[in-house]
Amino acid sequence: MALAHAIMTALIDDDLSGYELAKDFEASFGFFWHASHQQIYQELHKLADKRWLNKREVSQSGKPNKIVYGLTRAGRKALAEWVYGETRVQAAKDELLIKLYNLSAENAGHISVEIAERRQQVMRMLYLYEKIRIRHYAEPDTLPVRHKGVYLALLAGIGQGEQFLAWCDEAQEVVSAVEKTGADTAG
Amino acid sequence: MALAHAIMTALIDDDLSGYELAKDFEASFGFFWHASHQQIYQELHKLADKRWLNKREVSQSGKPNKIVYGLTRAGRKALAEWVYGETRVQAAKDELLIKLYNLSAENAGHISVEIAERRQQVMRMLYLYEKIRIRHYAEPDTLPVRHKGVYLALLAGIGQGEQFLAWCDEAQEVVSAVEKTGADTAG
DNA sequence: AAAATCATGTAATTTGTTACATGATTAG
DNA sequence: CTAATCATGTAACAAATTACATGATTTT
Repeated sequence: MALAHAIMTALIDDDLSGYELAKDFEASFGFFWHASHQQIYQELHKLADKRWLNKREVSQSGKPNKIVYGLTRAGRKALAEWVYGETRVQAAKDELLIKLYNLSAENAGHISVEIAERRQQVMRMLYLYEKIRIRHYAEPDTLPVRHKGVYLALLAGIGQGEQFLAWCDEAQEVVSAVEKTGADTAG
Repeated sequence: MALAHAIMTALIDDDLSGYELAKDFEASFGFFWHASHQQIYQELHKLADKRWLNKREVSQSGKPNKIVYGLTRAGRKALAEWVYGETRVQAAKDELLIKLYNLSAENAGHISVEIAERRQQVMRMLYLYEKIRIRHYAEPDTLPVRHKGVYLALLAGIGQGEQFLAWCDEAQEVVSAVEKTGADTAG
């Protein structure tokens, strides 16, 4: 998909190295996009070839040098135009839900554990997002226009996460019940 | 990812052709998995080679023959074991949220239209899921074990959809406000 | 007459993942 | 001394998308 544009978007406010981008990606759009560092490095090369990004090497003390990328004017223009093009959505692929389709008295215990694990993962993510929200978006009305958009994306992540937690609780009840009755009937 | 296991899961209760599978996929796990017909046909060939699926040709009147696939005993066993393996999640990739990161007074009008379109898409999906829920899952307590799992997956889809609608309304308010003030300030 | 639905496929290309590679520094 | 973090990359492979191909039937 449009990894190129996701990368450029991450570079609107700050110039970043590939390594920094790879981490930022997880932290800031992790819940609706993921990209590995290998992918990011390759995309950065392509974008630099296209002159949508420029690069400069930055020496650091006690750390290896890094190559920092920034948007060029052409890059900003391309990004601004991209907003008007068609929007693609790739649905998440979640094996846990496929597993639920295979629920049985035998595997209910295992599935219950998996739901609990996922609940925790989502809790950790929510905790982070809430911290960001409180620190940077306490007064959304006063934000500059672009940051209002970022704020809305954050709200989408928080809403999704909270909804998922509620679902986990409901699922856990049903699966636990199966687990218990299964212990009686199964062998 | 585990498209193979998603396909096998879709074949637990009914034997289906590639064409039917491609449609069922969208209808039943559409919100957490997508696969094109090309992908499905190729995967079906692989699964038949592995002897996890068997195939038989079915003649139809007034329609081309179809090749119907069913789970073999080996296939069912492989699927049952797969449940205990590690679970992968691939986060959704949503360009609309990337676009929101690029919100400006200029593009607010366009983004508002896109949010409205998406809201409608989700509404249509929810309408379908609610219909399925009422028809087949009115009394979840009385369902056979496996169907309780399917029901939970359905609830996940409905919950996610409803949360998304609420988000759309909030987003629409913010974006509309930007649009209006933008008309004043922009030239 | 055109478009949509039914039905299955191949080929080329793009994307994404896994494995491998290097090398310095810092924390436990 | 081991693991983790910082930093960037290549190569091989797997997965997914796009484009192309065929052909009958049904609906508009």
